[in-house]
Amino acid sequence: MMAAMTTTSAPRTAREHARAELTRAILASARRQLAEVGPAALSVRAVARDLGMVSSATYRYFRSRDELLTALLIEAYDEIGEAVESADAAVNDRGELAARWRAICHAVRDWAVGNPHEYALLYGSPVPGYAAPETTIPAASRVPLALLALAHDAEVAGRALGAPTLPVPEAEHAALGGIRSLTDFTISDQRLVRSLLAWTTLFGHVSMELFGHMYRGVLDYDAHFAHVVETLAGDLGLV
Amino acid sequence: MMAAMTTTSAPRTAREHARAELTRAILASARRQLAEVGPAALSVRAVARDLGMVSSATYRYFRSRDELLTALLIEAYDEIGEAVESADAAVNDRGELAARWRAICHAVRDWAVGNPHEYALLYGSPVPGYAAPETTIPAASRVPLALLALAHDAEVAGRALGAPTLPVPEAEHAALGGIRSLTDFTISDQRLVRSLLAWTTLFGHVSMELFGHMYRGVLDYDAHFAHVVETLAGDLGLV
DNA sequence: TACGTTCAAGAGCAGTGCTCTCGTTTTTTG
DNA sequence: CAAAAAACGAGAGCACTGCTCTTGAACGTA
Repeated sequence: MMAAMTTTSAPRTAREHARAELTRAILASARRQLAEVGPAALSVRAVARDLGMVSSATYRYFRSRDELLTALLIEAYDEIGEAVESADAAVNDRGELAARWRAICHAVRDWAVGNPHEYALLYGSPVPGYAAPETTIPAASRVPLALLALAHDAEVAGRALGAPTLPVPEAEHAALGGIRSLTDFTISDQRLVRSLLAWTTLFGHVSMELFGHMYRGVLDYDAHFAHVVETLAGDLGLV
Repeated sequence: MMAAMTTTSAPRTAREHARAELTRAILASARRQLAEVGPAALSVRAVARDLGMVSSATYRYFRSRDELLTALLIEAYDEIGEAVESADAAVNDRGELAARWRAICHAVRDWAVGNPHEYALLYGSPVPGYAAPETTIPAASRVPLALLALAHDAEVAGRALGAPTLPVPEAEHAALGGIRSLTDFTISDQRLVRSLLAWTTLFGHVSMELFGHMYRGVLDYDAHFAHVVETLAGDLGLV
């Protein structure tokens, strides 16, 4: 996105063409290194070495390591967002809400298990001294939006929540205003609370599993996750 | 714990006394730095500078940066564990399960908000190339054990779960064997599943909040967390 | 052709974890 | 009590990091 702002989208001259290609090559190499050694150990010099250039040259394409990390962040957010959206879209009968829920959940976990370092970059502790810029928000919103769309569809389908609901206090209603202002789905407060809870549980589970907090406690991650997804589907009234 | 293994617990000679004190001083300085700049930016040299010694001298007390991190890890796990246990114990009527649940949840979140970098060290993405040794398991188990004790008390008190339960498949039952073998609480499969879910949601919520994933979505973290805790209390049948 | 921009390369700075050596001090042993 | 042994702090040094600045060549434009 930032590259699109600094250069015209269609590289005309040979120089612009080379620049676009090298930018892609740097990002690809960084992505490879990210997958191997993790975000905190990502080294600009190693990327430059991998590409056969001197490290200072890469600073013409990414002004700092943080800018490179931001690009990788957006790329990864888009990747898991794409995985979730296509898994959701693969369910032909849009009314099969439980199937869509399962597809989304397993897409999240499968991507996370397949790309643990990328997942850690997105949902683990922030890199020290680095704050993700607002540029990342659209890509980061794709998974939450998919979940909200599902909740919306459940609402218009008249599905009742499977888990008991509490009266939503005024303070909580106000707190949810952030989500409401960002989207225009029609979702009741109660369903919104349950959806947020499910979102939290989904990513909490994946994080706990990937970061080793279920070690020796849960013996079969696949089986347990499947059961969790099923339980949440019931709570959300999707079955 | 490791220091207790290498030296006798009562420092007899002056040298042992000085060693114990310097070890504590290094840990305290590291702890201060951890709180300021975060785990990934923790620097052995900066700790040495802070203590007015040369960096190589610190390696006589902690053989590597990872060993220092492990000590901080255990310290932090014990701190949040202690916070949770004392919050739980502060509820005089042990039968007030909902009050205990609220106390535990808010102890977790309050500690996390007050010590964000320490929380990130414990529950965020693992430090690159660093795997927490098994030595950390006892300290890390304190919070889960407090939750299991609460679930056990609810079970013997005959409290019915508030949220619907699914039949637990054989694979899931087997997966839960890890927890069962580590404790000897009597908890039904269904209640164990709901307790694990609540644990996942609790830490998932705190992580999402602290790591910025609720930014602009949830406008009042306190209010939302309180409502989440109340909802989970209902699901667990504690109210 | 001439000018201005862009580029890769290299040197260099300040910082990191960590190792090794070297005298000195303290503890243990004979 | 004296000698051997262990532990210690200090310093130099290695390989690495992110990043900056300068230099000379290649390129695009007019």
